Amino acid sequence: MELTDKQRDTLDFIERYINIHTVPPKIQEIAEGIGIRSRGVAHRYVQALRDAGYLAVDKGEHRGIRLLKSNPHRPESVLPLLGRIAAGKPIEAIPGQDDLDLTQFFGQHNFAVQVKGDSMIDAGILDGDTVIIEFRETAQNGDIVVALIDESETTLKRFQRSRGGKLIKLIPANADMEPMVYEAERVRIQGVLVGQLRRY
Amino acid sequence: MELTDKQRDTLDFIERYINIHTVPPKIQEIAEGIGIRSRGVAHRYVQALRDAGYLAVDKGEHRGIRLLKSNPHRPESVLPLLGRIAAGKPIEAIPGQDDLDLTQFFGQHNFAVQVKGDSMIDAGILDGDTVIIEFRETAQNGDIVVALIDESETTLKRFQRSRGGKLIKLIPANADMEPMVYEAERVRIQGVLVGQLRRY
DNA sequence: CAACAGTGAGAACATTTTGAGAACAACAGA
DNA sequence: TCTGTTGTTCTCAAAATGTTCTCACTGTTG
Repeated sequence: MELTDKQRDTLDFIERYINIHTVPPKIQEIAEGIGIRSRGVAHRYVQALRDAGYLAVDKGEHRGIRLLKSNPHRPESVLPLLGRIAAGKPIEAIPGQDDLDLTQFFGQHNFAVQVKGDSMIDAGILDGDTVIIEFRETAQNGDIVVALIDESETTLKRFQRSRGGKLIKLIPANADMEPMVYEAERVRIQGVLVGQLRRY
Repeated sequence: MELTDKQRDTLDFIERYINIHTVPPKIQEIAEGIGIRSRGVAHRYVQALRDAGYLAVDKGEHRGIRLLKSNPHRPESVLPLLGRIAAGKPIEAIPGQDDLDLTQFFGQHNFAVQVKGDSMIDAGILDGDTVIIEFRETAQNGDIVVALIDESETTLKRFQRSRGGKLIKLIPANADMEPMVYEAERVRIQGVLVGQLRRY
């Protein structure tokens, strides 16, 4: 059986919703998503898609829709990477790198933290930026880390070990601030900076 | 069994709480964390998560919750946003903002460009950073734009209109560089900066 | 014109999901 | 031990959601 226009809209919306939220939408959300007000009508389209074999529906259950046939393509986490831009030059194509893939930011062990303050300003990390941190207990010299000091204070600084590992220096990237030095026991690494982003 | 919305909220909260505090939350804290007043209800969600295999509960014990597996419903384009980090303070939770959603970066009209050079260094845009640009022909004063000059040179600068729109000033964010002024006809806006990211 | 497919609104009802709070048991610390 | 806190179980109720239904409007087709 062929799908009508609205049935196709409905299927498209459900696929998109699941791509974004990973959980299926509610009937009400489907109705809004395809631009109608009636839950009953949205439900009718879901029924039609079930009869046509695109969906399975757990009767009565909330969000009880499962996709049977799904488009495997997912361009959601890929941006076209046009090239390099420099002052006074046209955009220069980067050979062999057409897309920007951000999935590496979304690993199991990553989380995001919003930065407050200017202590890393010389490293290009401004107040309000969001940094992506990978959970790790250890760090290399020079890494920018989230460090927990005395189990009470958390800070984002560059990491430096000295005196054969006995001392840990946490270095801000701000000419107005001084590095802080602690005994290694007082500092616990919570994660290492792997990415940074900012919205305008 | 599939999780309900609130059960997922509860699991998210517990994960976040443990990430921040390193110990599991109390039932009362869970209730507050997911926005309800009843301990009994919070407990019901914990039970459901235990039955679904996400948690183990040491019966009767205080803070006796252990995470078994992590929330499967974490969308790929969403990162847990733990909170705000500042020098010398514990991570501070941001109320009502639990996840970092990057889908806005992936709109139809957006593209990414890698930055070369230091002309925007005072705005925290470093050599090698990737910026997200929204295709647009027009810009507001103060926007950071990708501008095409004389149909031949492309540059990333702060945008400023003057002389009633006759002149366009492109201002670098670098104390060592001078603003450039052009007649409006020579400058074509290609897009406006909406995001920025960096990988380490 | 009549029949029909496609669409939309919304009422009515059943079921699921959610919330409050009482009551009691188990725990932790003074 | 005593006391306040925390975990657990329970009932009652409300809200949200899924489901079914009727009515109405539009355009197409014969």
